[in-house]
Amino acid sequence: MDNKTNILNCALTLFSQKGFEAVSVQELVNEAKITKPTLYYYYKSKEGLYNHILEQYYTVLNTNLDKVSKYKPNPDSYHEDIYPVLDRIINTYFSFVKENPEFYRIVLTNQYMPKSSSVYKMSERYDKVQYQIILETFTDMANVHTNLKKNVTKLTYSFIGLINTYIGLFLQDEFFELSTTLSQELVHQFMHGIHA
Amino acid sequence: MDNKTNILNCALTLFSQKGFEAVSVQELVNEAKITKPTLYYYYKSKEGLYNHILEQYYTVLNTNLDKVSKYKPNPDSYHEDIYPVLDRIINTYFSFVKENPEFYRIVLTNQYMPKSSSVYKMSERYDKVQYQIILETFTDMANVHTNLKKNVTKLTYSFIGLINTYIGLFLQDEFFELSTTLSQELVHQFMHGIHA
DNA sequence: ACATTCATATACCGTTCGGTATATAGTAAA
DNA sequence: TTTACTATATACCGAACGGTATATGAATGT
Repeated sequence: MDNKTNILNCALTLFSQKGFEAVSVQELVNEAKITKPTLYYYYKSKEGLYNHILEQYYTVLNTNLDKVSKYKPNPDSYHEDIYPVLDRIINTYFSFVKENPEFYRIVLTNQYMPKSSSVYKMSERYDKVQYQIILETFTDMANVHTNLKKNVTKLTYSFIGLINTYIGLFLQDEFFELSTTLSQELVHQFMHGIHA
Repeated sequence: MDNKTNILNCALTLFSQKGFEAVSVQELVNEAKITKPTLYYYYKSKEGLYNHILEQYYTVLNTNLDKVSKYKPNPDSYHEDIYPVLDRIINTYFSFVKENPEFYRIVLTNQYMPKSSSVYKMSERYDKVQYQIILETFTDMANVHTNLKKNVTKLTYSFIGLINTYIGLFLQDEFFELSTTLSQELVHQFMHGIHA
């Protein structure tokens, strides 16, 4: 593996384990077994390196989400049109997290970071894209299922919040699994509450 | 206001706005208009100061939660026994957050910080207390409403996750309100899903 | 064979970090 | 009036910070 990729992988692990501020450039280059000028040869700064990681992984996730989030109306039944798209969205998150757990820990960490922090600002635009994608799904659904119409914003946040809650559990607890069964349970819980 | 309190208040604001690592002791003492030795006279270290903040605010929140989370069975109706306790819990969080928004931003920030980070470790024990309090509520409920019995753990995480999702919205968006109406909506959503 | 470019290292920059040794001014008890 | 304690400031510590000027060996094109 070339040094450029090697640096990126080491950085992903370190940033995920300790957070942006807590990782020093020195620590990073020690871990990657290179020297500082090599890092600065490939990336213009510590922040530039971080941005590069965000760009690379968020692009994959958001592209996948965009693909699976198209709602196809079938007004006769909730089961036949709302269920599948929500389930696909959840599974897209779950698959991505299972493949890139270190990156998604960064996502969750940044989400609640202070708005003024550099990491929040760097993540913000990608998160907004995600929000827009899912908001559009709910908006389209609400045009058919008009009882949803009054609060698509809240639905969007609730849905993303529910997903992230369980992803958070997965990332903290090695025995917790992000299965397709769980995905179905979550859709069901989201639509019908805890009387499952 | 004496210097000891003054330092604590300045620290709360700064840590909330920028995060523990990003706040330097120098910045802190400038803001509080004191000198470094004065800070170290009252608090043994930067971390000690941070711990002091956590201790002070978490104690209030957790005490309040403990008070309102006792479940009184009334097996005839969900509405008459599950609703009120969940509503009280949500309102306890909401009231606390409205009074101490800066502190709760710290709580949310730390929640997804890497497990190895010092701030995560400092918050962890208080969060566990909260989890236990609410887990006990759901466990007691499940003894009456046996259909909940299989997954009280998940219910607890879902419920806390739902609450934190909306608190997060409130903290990021000045126009979003944590009203008693919202609290009722959330209980309803939690119990019956999005077909409200 | 020579010039150029790429990829890397040594050694160092000024600044800031968290933290402290020590002095001093104010206060209150003996 | 001396003693002792509390609360504060000046001045400083070694270490680490993010970042770079510069040199050099390896590869590449001519």
